[in-house]
Amino acid sequence: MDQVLSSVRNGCRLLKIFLDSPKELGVTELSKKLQLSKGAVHKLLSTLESEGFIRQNEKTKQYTLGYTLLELGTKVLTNHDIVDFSKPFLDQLVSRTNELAVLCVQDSKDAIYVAKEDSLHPVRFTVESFRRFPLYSTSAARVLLAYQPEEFQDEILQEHPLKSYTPHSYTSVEQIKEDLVTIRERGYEISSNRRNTGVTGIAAPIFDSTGHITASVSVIGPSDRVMPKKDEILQETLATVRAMSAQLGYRMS
Amino acid sequence: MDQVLSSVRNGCRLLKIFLDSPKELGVTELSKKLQLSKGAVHKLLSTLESEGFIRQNEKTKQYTLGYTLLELGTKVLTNHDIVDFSKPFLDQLVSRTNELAVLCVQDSKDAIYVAKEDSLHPVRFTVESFRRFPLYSTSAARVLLAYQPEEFQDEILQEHPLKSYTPHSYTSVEQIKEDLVTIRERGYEISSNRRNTGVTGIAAPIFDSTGHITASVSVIGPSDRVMPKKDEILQETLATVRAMSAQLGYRMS
DNA sequence: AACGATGTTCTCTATTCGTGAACAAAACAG
DNA sequence: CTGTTTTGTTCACGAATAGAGAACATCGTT
Repeated sequence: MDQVLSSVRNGCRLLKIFLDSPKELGVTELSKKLQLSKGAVHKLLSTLESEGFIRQNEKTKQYTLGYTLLELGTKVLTNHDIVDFSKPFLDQLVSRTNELAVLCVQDSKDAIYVAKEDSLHPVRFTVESFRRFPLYSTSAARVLLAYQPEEFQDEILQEHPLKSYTPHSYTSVEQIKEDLVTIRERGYEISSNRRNTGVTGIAAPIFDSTGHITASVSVIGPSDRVMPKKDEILQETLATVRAMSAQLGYRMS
Repeated sequence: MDQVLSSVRNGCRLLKIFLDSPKELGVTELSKKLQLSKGAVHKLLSTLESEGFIRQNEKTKQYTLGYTLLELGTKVLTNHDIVDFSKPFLDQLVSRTNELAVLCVQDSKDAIYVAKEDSLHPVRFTVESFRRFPLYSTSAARVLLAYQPEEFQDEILQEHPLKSYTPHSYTSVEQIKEDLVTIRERGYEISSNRRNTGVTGIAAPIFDSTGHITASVSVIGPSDRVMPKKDEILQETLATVRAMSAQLGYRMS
């Protein structure tokens, strides 16, 4: 694909470097990570700064992400109606299960939690919203992947060299693919210790009026609290996604 | 200033157009607003899309802001320690005044509310966080402006053709400049109906160890509730900013 | 005071950005 | 259903500039 504006791409990548870095970065450091000359990086930074996407610390001379990104980020949320739509459902799910409930959507080749409702438990598991993670790593994400065409599933599973998070993470592509089949058959996913040790997730899909999957809902909590109540939580989760799907116009066949 | 990468600037401006537009926009519309050819806009969009900054609705073919902006936006917040720092202070202020409390910072030539704590009142005034507004428009913003060099104040007040929000908004530059002097003399601002009719704000500055202003705190609410208690609220606000400044190492002279 | 690191500026050419027009593909109207 | 309009997409080319690389400036450190 040569239909790409190289400097714009560089600007985007520069910004994304900050996602996995300390809050401030210098020109030299950025030029190494981007493999660009210091001069080029400096021009990028001043352009981005003049538009409010980057800020320079006057004392340290180092650079940080600017407030315009905060404006744009909140706009993404307000644009995304499913977030508002899901709020009352997640609330209810939390009040009935006493565990964290999240809404997970797919964005190109990643999964993201776009809404969450924390449990009121003093000891509670929390997730990081709005950060991408692989479509095979959590139960909510795997539900999304399960309802995608097989070619896409293979593309995802081949691409990454399967990140391993815990001793119980997946080790083979075949293992995941079997699980994806199971998810479609049962209509839900329940799994422990894949992404975080001692944590169990129960997830199910939401469909729209065209029958396509739009998001997934997951209840997540410490395994020793969730496992004893797993049937009850599963029923609540399934009831929730059915209600949500119905409201989106989905008719069960 | 010709030290600017034009395509990067165009990309940034394209993204910002979405801030004041419906959630989806088409190529033609964007090309008009940017005054660029359709082809150029299309290249911009595909580049931004490949980096996750833009998403295309497959049905309508129109474009929206992408999730990467959400990631970056939340990163801005976690980077910004003053937001976390201010949380307990705002909480306390709300519990004592029963009105909305906000933290306001300056970003280049604008003001932004970067943290807020809603009042528990059933009828409550709310503000939009993370959106820019002029440094002369709200009490919290004017406090920030009041402690800036006079040249900068003039620059700000000359630049805009003073936006008018309510019948009681400022109409002349002189009027604002007088108010800025008063703010410095008194160390706080209290004003009604400038930005929103029937709303009163009480704001005061936070200083760091070098004596520079870093942010301002404001209590905002319906005038008929705030005005009768204004002395009490003012004292609470002043106590809060003094405590915050002290913790940042500021020593009162 | 000399050094080493940083951020910043400069010059120049290969690169590419943006234009404008042609194309495809929908949405719409008659 | 068919012609028409409007949309998004592709293309070729010349003018504009992005990026390299070195020199410069400005720190903090030794």
